[in-house]
Amino acid sequence: MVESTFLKHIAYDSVIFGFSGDKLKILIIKYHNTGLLALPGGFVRMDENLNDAVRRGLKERTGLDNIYLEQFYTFGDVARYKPEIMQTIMVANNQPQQELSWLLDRFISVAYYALINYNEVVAKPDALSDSCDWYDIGELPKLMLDHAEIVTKALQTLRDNLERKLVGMNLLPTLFTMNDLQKVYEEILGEKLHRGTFQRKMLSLNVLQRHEKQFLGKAHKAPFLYSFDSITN
Amino acid sequence: MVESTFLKHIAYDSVIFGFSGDKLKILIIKYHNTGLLALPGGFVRMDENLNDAVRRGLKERTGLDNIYLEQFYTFGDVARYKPEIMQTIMVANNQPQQELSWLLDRFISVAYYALINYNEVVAKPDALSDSCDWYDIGELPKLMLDHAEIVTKALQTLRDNLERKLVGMNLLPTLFTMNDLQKVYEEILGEKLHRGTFQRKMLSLNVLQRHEKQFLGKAHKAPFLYSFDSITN
DNA sequence: ACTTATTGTCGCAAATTGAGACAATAATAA
DNA sequence: TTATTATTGTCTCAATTTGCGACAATAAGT
Repeated sequence: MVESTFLKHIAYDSVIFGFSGDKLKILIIKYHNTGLLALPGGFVRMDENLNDAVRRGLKERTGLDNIYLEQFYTFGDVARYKPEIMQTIMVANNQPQQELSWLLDRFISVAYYALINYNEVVAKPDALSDSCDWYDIGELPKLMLDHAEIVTKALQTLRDNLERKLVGMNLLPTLFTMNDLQKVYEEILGEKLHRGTFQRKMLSLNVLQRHEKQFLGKAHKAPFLYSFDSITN
Repeated sequence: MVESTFLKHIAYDSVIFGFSGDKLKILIIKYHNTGLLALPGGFVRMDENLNDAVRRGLKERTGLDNIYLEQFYTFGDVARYKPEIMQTIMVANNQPQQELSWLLDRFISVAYYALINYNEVVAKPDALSDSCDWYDIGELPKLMLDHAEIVTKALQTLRDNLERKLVGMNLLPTLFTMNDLQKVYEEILGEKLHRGTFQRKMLSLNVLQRHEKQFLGKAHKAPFLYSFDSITN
């Protein structure tokens, strides 16, 4: 039997959030010839930190290097163990099964969420999958295994951390308007916020740098642009 | 080679909080003949849910069944991998090494914290350790591996969750005074709170049931007793 | 009966939040 | 050139929450 270069029984899954067209989205991959949809994930090399493994995977999938990343839960139920699904994926990809039998074992998955600037990303599928696309958080297709549950918990954690960690701006480009920021908050919280109150609150935090107004091409007063000047994490 | 009944590479560690004598404490075990101090931990059986494995360990260590338990982080750095330490423990316990060689592999540890009622517990050491004792959170001895870091992160998470999850009462007996509760909050937050404000806040949450006063034997007005009537988790 | 320590609660000032209002202004239409 | 429109930045005022001291009530000790 060939020993794998990865830690047995341990995987990670990542919920990669982006924001575009006023909607919160996540990246979903589709495995070759199976129709199976899943969160981007991977395995940990024998000599690699867990967090580094996740960043490596993120880099491969998005091309980005310095991503806001947070570990939020480790899923370890026996019910996750569905070897026939892994079998299906391997067969559809003509993988040599005897060498990859460790993939059919039970796995525990450490789940992370990432916040990225949608515009900087061109999502790339991995070797086993033929697409890597954005889906609206409100219109997700049926996902493999317990991945729907993982997304729910990611969103829940993101919500809880929204004010506490000033996480919102990681979803926006360097320059953004107050209205852009408010829409991110509203999407994550799932509720409308009062404009005046929101602006006052954000400005009172002293983490926004105000820049000169930009020509916006809209028939109304042009908004200020802001950037975020604080520590990322 | 004998296959183990546990998942390779995966362990858990638990930070078990108790409250006594106005101090926040945690349980620490000591391995036979080595002087090594560590958090109570264990492994996950092949056919066992991760969470169940932790509850099983908690039951063995404290005798308690329905414990407030929360997973807070999974530690996966390569730097945790110190096989010589495991080797030391096994030698000191005369363990058959060839059968337990999987213990010398790299481990990723899922960390949990538990909140228990100190008075209900008589802590029991496990097979490899000869003591299981309470230590003040402020006066911890040197712990094995990265266990000090695990404790720090547990306390940090507990603090963050204190108001959000109404977690304080899990450290107290069924009946407690408002002052007892305040002292728990002060210990966890590490700061003094104003008595009137604290009382007003707690009462406004509508989760405390007020009971008849109890003879207290102190030379002053007797306080009410309260119990907590809400969902545990 | 008087003292002591602590309790339950109140009152008031300060701070924060919610919600509407209004002048300013960039583009467009007249 | 001038009016119109939509949206912005900011302000005000009321409602709510918080911080902090004060006061009467009271269980035990003197």
